[in-house]
Amino acid sequence: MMSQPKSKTLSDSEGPVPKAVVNRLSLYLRELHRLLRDGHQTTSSSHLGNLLGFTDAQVRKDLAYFGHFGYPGIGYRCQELIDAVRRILGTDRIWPVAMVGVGNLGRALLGYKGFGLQNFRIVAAFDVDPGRVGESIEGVPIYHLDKLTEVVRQQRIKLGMVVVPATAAQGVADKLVAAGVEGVVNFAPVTLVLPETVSLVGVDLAMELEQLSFAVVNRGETGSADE
Amino acid sequence: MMSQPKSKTLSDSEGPVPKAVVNRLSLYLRELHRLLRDGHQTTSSSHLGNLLGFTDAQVRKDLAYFGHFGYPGIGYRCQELIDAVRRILGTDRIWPVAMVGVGNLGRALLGYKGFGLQNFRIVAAFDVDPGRVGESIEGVPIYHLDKLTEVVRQQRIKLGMVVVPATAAQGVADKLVAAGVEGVVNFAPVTLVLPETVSLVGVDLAMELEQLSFAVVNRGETGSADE
DNA sequence: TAGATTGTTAATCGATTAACAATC
DNA sequence: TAGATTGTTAATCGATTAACAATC
Repeated sequence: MMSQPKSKTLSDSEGPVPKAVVNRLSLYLRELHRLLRDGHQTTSSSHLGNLLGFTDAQVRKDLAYFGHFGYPGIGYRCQELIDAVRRILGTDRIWPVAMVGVGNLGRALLGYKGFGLQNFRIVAAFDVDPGRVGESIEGVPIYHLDKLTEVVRQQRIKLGMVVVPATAAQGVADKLVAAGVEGVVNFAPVTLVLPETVSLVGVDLAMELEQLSFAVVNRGETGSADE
Repeated sequence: MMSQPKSKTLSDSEGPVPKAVVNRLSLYLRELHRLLRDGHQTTSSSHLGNLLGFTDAQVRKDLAYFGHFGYPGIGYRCQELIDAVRRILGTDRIWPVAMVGVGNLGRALLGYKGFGLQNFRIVAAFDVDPGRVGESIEGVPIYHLDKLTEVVRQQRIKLGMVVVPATAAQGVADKLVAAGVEGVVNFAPVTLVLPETVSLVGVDLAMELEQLSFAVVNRGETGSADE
């Protein structure tokens, strides 16, 4: 049997993990999946770094926050590192997710297969439009917003996606939090204010394009707006 | 007539603008629009900072990269600063955008009103599905992928959105770049490799959820995954 | 004038990188 | 063994914050 790499619990460690590190962890995971699919059994910090435009030192340092996953002289075993990173990110188990707002974008997200691959399952959607409530899209039942608290509580849903118009977003987020949600992805182009016990990620599609128009107009005068 | 604030061209200035600064610029702009809508004529660095969770010093420093937009003792005039930031970001003019891939997500993005508000116009969409080509969604004509080079060249499109499956994304991005596109938003969950003269922003929906699951699992041990 | 707030410099903080002993 | 590569420490780099003279 093969010796397992050591991991440390985060609480052992020295201060909080920078957000940028966790972000790169997701990128490593994505790249590792691809490597494995392409037939690589192992990789190295410099290999992984080259693929993503990072230094080898950064890759090693990032991973070292969480344990000793590599083998000196060898590198990292892809499958093993995938398992480790998934455990770190918490995606080694299934996360039920609530989505609020079943407009254009909401419906598209309900059909997005990428969530499932990382163990996220949208199990309930909410809207106020009577024409939508009661329906089921992609197998996901659509409830009236009034049922949010009940459904989220009952299913112990910890993650929510806010896909409503900007004016409704804060109210919806408050409802999610009150019902027990601890992490929110906000697709509405507004700044949400939530208790600091709740994690918040904002995706503003127009903002992404703004970053590009800036870079195009100021071509050369800025560091590349890499992924 | 009111005296106009001074702006400097970026080329004057001292080294490249950090990507994080440009990102915050978009957030300032969003907040300024809201303030103006709420009837505020002026604001201040500490006001703006409080709304977004930044220090006043950071707000002033960010803006100072680009010019002198404030008035000592007064603050910033909202409308004036909005105009300035839009000029800096390049969104004071209209940007035609090409979208490739008209699946679930692509169609939703075609209907998203937020782009138009920031002067982005999706003027052409592309797909390989004969069932979709020729159709028009939200007033946007859908061409066959084979027409991409021609249409992008002819309309001098500089920005593109890649909304195809992961396996097709690199090829599509290459085509966009070959046709003259200088900025790409990639919605496919893969790392794209493009010439460094091209700006690239990646939006990976599953990755956003991963950041949240990490934060929830490690509650307390990480800086909050703020917007 | 007193109070408010800017733009900017210097100090602090944190994150990235280089270097290297330890390991396979 | 020689070659490769890790994990970690120290050095470097860059970004954030504090402080304050200048301005309205």
